[in-house]
Amino acid sequence: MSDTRKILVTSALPYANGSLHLGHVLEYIQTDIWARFQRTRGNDCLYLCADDAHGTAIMLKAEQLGLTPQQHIARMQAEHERDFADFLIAVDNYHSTHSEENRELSSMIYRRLSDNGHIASRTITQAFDPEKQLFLADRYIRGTCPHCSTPDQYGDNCEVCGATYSPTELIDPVSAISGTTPVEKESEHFFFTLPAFTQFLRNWTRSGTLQDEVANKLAEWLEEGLQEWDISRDAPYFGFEIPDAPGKYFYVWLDAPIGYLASLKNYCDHIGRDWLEYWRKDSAAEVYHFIGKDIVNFHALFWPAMLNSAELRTPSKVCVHGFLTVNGKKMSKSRGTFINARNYLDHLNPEYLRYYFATKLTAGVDDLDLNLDDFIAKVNSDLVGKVVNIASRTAKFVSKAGGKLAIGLADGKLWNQFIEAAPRIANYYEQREYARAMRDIMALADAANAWIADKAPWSLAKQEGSGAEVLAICSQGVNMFRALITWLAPVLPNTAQKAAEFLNSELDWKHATTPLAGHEIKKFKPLLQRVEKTQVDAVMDAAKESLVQLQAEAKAATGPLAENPIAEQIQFDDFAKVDLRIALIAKAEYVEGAGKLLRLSLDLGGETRQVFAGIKSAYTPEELEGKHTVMVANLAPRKMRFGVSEGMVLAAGPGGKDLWILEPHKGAKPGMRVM
RNA sequence: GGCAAGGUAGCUCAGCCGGUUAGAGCGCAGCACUCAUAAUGCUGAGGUCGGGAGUUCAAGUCUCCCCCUUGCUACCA
Repeated sequence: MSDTRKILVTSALPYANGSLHLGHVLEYIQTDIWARFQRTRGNDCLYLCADDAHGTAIMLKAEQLGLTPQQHIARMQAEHERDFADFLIAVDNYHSTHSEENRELSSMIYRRLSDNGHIASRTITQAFDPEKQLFLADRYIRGTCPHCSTPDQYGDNCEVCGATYSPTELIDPVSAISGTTPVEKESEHFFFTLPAFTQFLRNWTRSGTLQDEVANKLAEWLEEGLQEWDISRDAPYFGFEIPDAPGKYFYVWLDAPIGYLASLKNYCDHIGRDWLEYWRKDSAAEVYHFIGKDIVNFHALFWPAMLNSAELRTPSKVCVHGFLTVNGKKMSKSRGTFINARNYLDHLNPEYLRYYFATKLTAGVDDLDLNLDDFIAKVNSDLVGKVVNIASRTAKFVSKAGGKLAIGLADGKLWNQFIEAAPRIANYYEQREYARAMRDIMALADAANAWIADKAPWSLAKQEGSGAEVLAICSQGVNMFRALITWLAPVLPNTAQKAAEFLNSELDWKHATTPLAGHEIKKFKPLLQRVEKTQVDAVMDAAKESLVQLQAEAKAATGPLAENPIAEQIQFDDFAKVDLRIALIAKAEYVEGAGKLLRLSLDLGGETRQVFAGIKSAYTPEELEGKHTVMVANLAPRKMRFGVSEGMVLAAGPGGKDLWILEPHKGAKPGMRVM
């Protein structure tokens, strides 16, 4: 075997603003399988992650929850770490970008960029929320699309017509945070001079560090010409203040990838190693980032350029995966297919999902679909019906024969298939072609089951003097199971552990195809249960419930109910005292001298009332005349400056232009009582 | 809009540089078996390979056009 490789792998840092969902989990499972594979091969493989804890969104979310950002991110990190552990993601360290190590490293790297002349500064104009005293990212500005006039679109592009524009082009822009109209304001920003690295990146992206399709994608950017990257944000911002620049903070995406180093440093400090072993320019260690295709630009342009400028090594590979869809559709909260990590864990064994993802993961960037019927079928038939079944159907005969495996093989030809498969499967894992590895393993499981059926040890067992043959067949059955479960161990760590106990032997790749001979095994106990449809249904129900909860929270946080809570409960009698009637607006007119009032003549079908209504800001008299509405008919008359008001009309809304009077459905006649 | 990836049996997917009757697993139907967590084995029915045009002796595989899905589009994290 070759020398032990020294490997560092990372998954993208989850944002500390929300719970993990199965899309996150896909990436961690992909990374974890790879890391575990490397370890079972005897390589020195570190797997690190951390929470990405900075940015405006976190600041706002904490405020909304009534917490400090520090409290908020601490909670999220605890939750994320629990999810990692429960999905059997074996990270060696889980840290945070809001850490001393990261502050130190971010400053260090920034100073190097600056010293090397790769930081520029200039003044830019940006939208500013005068109420919150906050510069607004495009995302936090909403308004009407200047192209297709669709209301309520983001500041950078329209979801309906797809047009892109700058927030200043929006019609009636408002701050999504406070609802006020943003103003433009100047501010000095720092930029990383990315164009200086164009040639470096052209080479780097084509040097085998990226999948071809990813490199193609990046070539577009390189063709169009790189732009300087804005890496500073103004206070208030939750992050690290830039050295020697009071009130200026590192943009979260600057210190996020440095979080990989921070997590490593934190780990190395604890075990007395030097993190630079991995990251100095001439390091012999291998570094792999596993990321989703949405953040390729940060990891394959900005990050290597930064590292290059900071005189650190660049990653060996950036491994990009596609997105997770559920039942063929993008995960969606409104469709109820947005499954949180915890929704799943509450009802299902994490190994099921690990296996399912493994059967579909390739080295490509294609999206991966979680089809729930397929999920149940695959887990039950492949894992329980095929692999575990091999042990389950043969172990009993071994136990009956004394519990010791035979010496020698019953069928060397079949065993050779296993021996030949081992390096192929290893190579598939190494190349992140897990789907191929799983197919190979399952084909061998099929071959094993067919062979056992052909040998029919249960029939043989009924014949006198066939004990040795039965034992030989079933011993090979157990050994085939051992090989298969060893190869599946990176995917199914718990089941592999249980299998090792049953086999009374540690599993390791090197010895997987050396049969255990004359070796005592334990009594077989079921290793893995079948998935029930009801469990999957429970997960989907939970996904829908959390959706409803989420909507309720969102509404409660900002909607009319929050501003104006429902009044104290009343009895029917109390309500009955209010006599509401349908009224025809016979006449509507401006009142001279009145700023807000309109004078309405309301026809109640036999009786006419004069009512002054404060709706001038929202309606013209012409809009109202001839329409029906609802009025309080038994309200005590009130003398006003312009006359007596004999009741009131019903309207909703905060006031000003936003005021809407009630109108009954067609058919209601003046004078009818409203109950 | 631009760009990228994808569209192959009911479902999920393989099909390398173009080459005989297009494959697997699951599901379905039938048979067998009863050692096994109703597991397993054998047999079979399912596809005009998104649509159209072209190149070629030969196209799922190459070229062009169109349709559909998903993703990205730098001061979104």
